[in-house]
Amino acid sequence: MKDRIARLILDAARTAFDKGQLPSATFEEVVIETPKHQQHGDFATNFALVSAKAQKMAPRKIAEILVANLADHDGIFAAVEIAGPGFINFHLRPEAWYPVLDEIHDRKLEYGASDLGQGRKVQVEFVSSNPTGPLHVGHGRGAAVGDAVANLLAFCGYDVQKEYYINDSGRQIRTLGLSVWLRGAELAGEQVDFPEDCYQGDYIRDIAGQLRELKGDQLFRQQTDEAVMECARFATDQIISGIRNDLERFGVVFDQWFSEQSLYDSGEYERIVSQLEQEGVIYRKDDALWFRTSSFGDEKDRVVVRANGQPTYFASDIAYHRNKFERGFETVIDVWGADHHGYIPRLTAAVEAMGYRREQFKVILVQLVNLLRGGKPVAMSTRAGQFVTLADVIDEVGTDAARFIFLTRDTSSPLDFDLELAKQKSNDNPVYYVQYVHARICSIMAKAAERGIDTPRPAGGGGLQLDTPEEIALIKTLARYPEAVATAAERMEPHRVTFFLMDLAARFHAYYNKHRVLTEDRQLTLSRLHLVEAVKLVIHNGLNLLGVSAPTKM
RNA sequence: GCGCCUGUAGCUCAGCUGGAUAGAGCAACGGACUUCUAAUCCGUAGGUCGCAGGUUCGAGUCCUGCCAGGCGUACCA
Repeated sequence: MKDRIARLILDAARTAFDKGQLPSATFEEVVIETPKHQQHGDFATNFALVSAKAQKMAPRKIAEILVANLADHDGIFAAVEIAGPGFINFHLRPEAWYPVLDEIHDRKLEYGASDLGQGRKVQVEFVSSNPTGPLHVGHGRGAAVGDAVANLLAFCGYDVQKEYYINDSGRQIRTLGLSVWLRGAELAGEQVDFPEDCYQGDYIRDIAGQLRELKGDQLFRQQTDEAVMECARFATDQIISGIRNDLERFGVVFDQWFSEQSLYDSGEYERIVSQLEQEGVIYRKDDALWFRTSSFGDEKDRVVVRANGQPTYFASDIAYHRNKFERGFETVIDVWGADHHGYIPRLTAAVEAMGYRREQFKVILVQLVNLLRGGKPVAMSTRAGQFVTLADVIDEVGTDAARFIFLTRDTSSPLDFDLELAKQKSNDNPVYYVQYVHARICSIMAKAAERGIDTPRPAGGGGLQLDTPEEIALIKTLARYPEAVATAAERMEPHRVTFFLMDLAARFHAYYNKHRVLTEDRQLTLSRLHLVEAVKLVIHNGLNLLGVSAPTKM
């Protein structure tokens, strides 16, 4: 609709120029916006204002000329008026909106999908929690955000891959192995001194128990490197499968699980480091290997391989990101916890040093989650092994509520997650508010079917009787959906979809309370069913993108 | 010290990359269920958009400085 109006304005400008009413033929881009206030019409443009300079004419005067030359052949405008300093406001006739409903019925759950990405390959890597313990609430937010962003991009025509990076190498894995071994030895009756820097959680003991059942006490008699590494491998596998299971329950399925260790095993890591060393991007100093990140915008150079020969995390991240680009992804998106933000300049520098554009690497920073119960903070300490896991949250409040709440805020602001509130099936809980719309409409449909009202599509726009303010407001909201989705995808801000859905839900509930869908008037009833079915489709559509279900009953 | 994020109604937050009179929800107060699901709706009240400058026709939005909170600033992960 915006494009259509923009074209009309541009045509009017050209006509005016041909007639000699406007002095310049170079026109600014026509931007059509939806005003905040209903009195300012359905659409408005500041075109006259921005053209004032080029046309050397007062904005209002330009606006008058444009309006006089406007050729509204289809009669979509009820009124066009000039307001304020030179805004042109467009009021549409109700019927002008009807085609939106047809489009929704045609495309169903594809309404709003677009070709914005033109099939470009994009990878979204998220969660990627270390396989040293179960996922907690914070990971849940990252999972919800990453998954929704990936869904949005796919919906907008990108070729998207979801990936989980497993940090199955390095010291924390050894520590994990040691922790399990010690607990195993304990279970085997040995006296052990469990160090503080080992993993404290109960799950370590469980894993040790399982391993002991499999292998017997033999493994825990002597603390050899081999025994510890066996424990590490077993524990990693156990934990990863637990994580995978939690994520599946949370509705997140990855296309690929990528092992850090594989970068070393395949020799890929070696290859890249030596190549970068040849290029002079990596150099040796004080027995360590350094990356010249400061030449690419980082505040100082960073260590890649420590003096003791151990590679840092940064080392494998360099190799990993190179690997991503070599797999053909045009854009690589990482979802990180906000506490890692200091890492961005470093990795961006590395990406650029390897010959890619910095815009090809994007990081979504997700702020922390404060877990509350009834308004009071829930104590969480990873050190002491006491934390509320994602699995606990799913058990207590369910996947739908958790995912939706995680997406009710911009990722850059911290989120209070109140377990009590999340469980509440009330006003305070926006998930149910939105889902309720879907359930209500399903109920109307069922009732309609019961009364033998088949729901054939009312013929064309002509037959529709939708003219109450609530109905028009609903259709206008539905019309905004494609733009909301596109903006959410472009800016990687899934919360826009959430807010859109809450807005649409509010308008539906208002409508529902004021008007009956099933009436004595057959034509009116069919029209309203047509509208309400479209609302149902868009709610379902949006919830799909967020990874939240659309229940038919509540 | 430096860097990133945040600061909007009593509380929790939106604000569509600069538009017109700043919006929701909760909490408060007053109303609406013999009707298609009240997990809903309608109404009232609530604001120096942290503070001070600047940019321009126009700033919650952009630039600078300051204040407050969070996070980070390793040859940790």
